[in-house]
Amino acid sequence: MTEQKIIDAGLECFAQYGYQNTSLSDIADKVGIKKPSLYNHFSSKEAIFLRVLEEVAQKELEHLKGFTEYTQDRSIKEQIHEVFNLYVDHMSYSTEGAFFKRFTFFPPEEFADQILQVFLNTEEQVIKIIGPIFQKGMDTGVIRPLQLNELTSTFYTMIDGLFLEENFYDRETLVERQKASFKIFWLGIQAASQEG
Amino acid sequence: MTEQKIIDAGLECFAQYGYQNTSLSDIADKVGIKKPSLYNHFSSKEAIFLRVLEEVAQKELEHLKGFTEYTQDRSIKEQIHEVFNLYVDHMSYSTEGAFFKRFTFFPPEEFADQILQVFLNTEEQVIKIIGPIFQKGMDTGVIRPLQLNELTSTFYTMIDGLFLEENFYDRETLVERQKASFKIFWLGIQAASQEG
DNA sequence: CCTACCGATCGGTAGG
DNA sequence: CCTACCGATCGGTAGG
Repeated sequence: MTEQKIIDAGLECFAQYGYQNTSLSDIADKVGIKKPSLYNHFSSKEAIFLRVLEEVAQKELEHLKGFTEYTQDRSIKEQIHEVFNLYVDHMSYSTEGAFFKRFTFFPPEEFADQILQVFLNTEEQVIKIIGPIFQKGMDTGVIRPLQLNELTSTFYTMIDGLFLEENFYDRETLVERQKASFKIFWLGIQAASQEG
Repeated sequence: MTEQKIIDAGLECFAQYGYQNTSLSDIADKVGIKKPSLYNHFSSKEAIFLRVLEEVAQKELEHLKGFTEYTQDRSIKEQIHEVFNLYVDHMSYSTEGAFFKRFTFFPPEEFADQILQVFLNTEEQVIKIIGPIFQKGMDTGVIRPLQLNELTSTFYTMIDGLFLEENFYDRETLVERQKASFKIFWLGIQAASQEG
């Protein structure tokens, strides 16, 4: 279906070039039609962008919900590490991640409200997944007593930092940084009695 | 001097709107001249951008060098905390920080090489400042034995994450996140014998 | 430093 | 879904 092709092409162009830097001709070329034909499916460039944003938001939430399946029957540390790695990898190496990164960090003014909402929904979803794991860790004495939002916000800040750095470093360096961050994060939150 | 006014106006516009989204008319308006008059001082839009980039890079390095003065005669933890706060605050609340953030994270293709170079120089400078402090911390047994680049890269990743998040949260929330990140970072790197 | 203007490209429309 | 075209805006130039 052409409409879906336009959304897919828009996602790739917007993720790679940004909003202003993507022309309707770019999208049309990728779909294999002429620019004016886009208007049979969408009323404006803004409308295309908003549909892409909508799809990305929905896909992200679904993708995140899938994380819970991976983290059964593992130690607290392994569960946290798994969510950490899954999320960083997804954000670093998928087109949706690139789109999400670009537009949550530098939203065009006219879409700022909708984009902020998507960001906050996503963070809420991540905290819904990771929060209970941290809480259980504290309850069982594996994690030192800290405020839950200290744990979740630091967790999130490290992820934000890592997928920013994806813009500069080669994959090997990134993997090293990812390992180092998680290592020090875990050393910081583990209960003193667990050291060894 | 008009040339300096153009550089200053360019800095503000590029930082706020990005490269493509800043027109030469925007810059000229801010300076108080007409667009063609810009060409008495610069040969192209690219030339203006590159001069702005050059200035920002130079200012950043000078600013970072000033950090060393703040960190005399303090404990290792206080020194690290001070550099952390100074750097995050500077990147979050200055125009140079906004410029630096935007263009190191999403460089226009035609400037990618120069921008990457500026980023790497800056990181090198930060590591030059913070590296010896970490090393001394390990040597004196205040910081647990870790690889130096594990310390510096995690330190840098947290800073990257925080000044990304500046785009979403109000100042109060940011200050809380900044505190939480440093707290857990320090817990992660301090020697076990220092716990209390 | 200005007015006047250029070719190119943009988002979008007319009309079929 | 196309060709042909619009008004606006862009970076940049001519000429004074």
